[in-house]
Amino acid sequence: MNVPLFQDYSGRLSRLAMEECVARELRADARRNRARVLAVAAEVFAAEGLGVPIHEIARRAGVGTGTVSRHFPTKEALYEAILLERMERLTAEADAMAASEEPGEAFFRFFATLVHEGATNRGLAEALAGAGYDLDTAGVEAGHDISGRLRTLLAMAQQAGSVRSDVEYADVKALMVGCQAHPGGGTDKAALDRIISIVCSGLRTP
Amino acid sequence: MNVPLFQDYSGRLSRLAMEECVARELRADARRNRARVLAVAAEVFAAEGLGVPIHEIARRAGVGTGTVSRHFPTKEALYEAILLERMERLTAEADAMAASEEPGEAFFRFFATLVHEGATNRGLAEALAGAGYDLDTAGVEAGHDISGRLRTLLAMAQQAGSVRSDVEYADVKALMVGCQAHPGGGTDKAALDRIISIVCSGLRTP
DNA sequence: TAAAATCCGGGATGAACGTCCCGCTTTTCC
DNA sequence: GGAAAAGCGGGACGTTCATCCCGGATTTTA
Repeated sequence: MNVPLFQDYSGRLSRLAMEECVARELRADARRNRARVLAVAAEVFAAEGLGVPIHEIARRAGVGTGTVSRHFPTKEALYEAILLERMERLTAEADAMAASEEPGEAFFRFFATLVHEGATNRGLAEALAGAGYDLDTAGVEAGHDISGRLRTLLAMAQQAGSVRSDVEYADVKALMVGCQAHPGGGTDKAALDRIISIVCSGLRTP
Repeated sequence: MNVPLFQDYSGRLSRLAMEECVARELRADARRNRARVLAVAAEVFAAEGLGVPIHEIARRAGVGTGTVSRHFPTKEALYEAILLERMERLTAEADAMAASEEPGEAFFRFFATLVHEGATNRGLAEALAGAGYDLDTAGVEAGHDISGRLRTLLAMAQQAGSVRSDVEYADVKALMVGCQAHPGGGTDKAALDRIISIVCSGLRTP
């Protein structure tokens, strides 16, 4: 699993969901360790990207590498477990926006939310940008379909005439990655908002 | 590291330039091999990205790995040698555009050129995306300062009122990376042009 | 053409990681 | 309280690479 990080995603998340159910029956110390690993990994991946070795995560969590790989048989599985929680929150936000706002506004706001999310989370940005991980399939099985929400919001915004009708989902995704690639994205909020405004104004119907 | 030949550490590309000068005095077979490696590497990196192992490049070039690492002591050095040629061409194009077109048009055209370049060259796109290589410092010593040309064109376009005055160079670079990240960038030219038009319209003064 | 300079091939080396395994410890359950 | 079950630590192993090295081949030189 060295070079092609997160390449094959078919059916992975459903397995994860299964693992989540079984987690209830873990021994007390195991449950504690699992939670600690998850927390540390989320923090480390967000701050330093997916390149951080498992050994390092284990070290910072104060456990052995075996403990990590027992709970998460693969580095990929570990990151999926982290993403799952995050995606759940984001899809919920998308649904709230879709229900309560004008379609165009909902789309632009969700877009901005996703950009901010990735800009302050290096691991997520890498996952989204990476030639491996695919937002489009991840989380679908678990019911947290960010890609689907974004597609829906885009279609609604186009229907309402707020977004250029020739824009496609892939365009939006690429632009999202670009915004997240902004240097100092996590620290320079003004720059991030500026680039978002540039892109959104480009997406708007003239 | 091959110490005796590449001792000048004043800058990566000046070291390269030195190597280029010395290349004239190489033995005939060495010169031939060097050229073949360079050509194969350019092709392979463009098609498959920078992740391709040196061994693989040596194999496809029909030489041993030692031959590659003797001519290019580092993988980075190899890719710099490739970039150098490409950057030379791009800066020339930039200068031509700057001289013959209206500032706004020159900027947008050069931007589009860079995006197309990266979209059809996976290695270049990866390099630009910041996976270990920095457009902003690369080539400056050798006189092929793409970053500088882009900055200049941006400033001129803003001066002429064609581009939003609050846009910064970093924004442009990030947007460029995003456009290049478009799936099927190399194959779907229509999609590429569409995303470029979106971004450019966002950059334009309202 | 033969010695000398130069270069070649590709195996050796070493570092970085992900994953697996097993002897020992902690928890659980009766 | 004690035995069985579950989990732990961290070293071992297998891979993947970039880079180095050296015996031998090739080119240059005189």
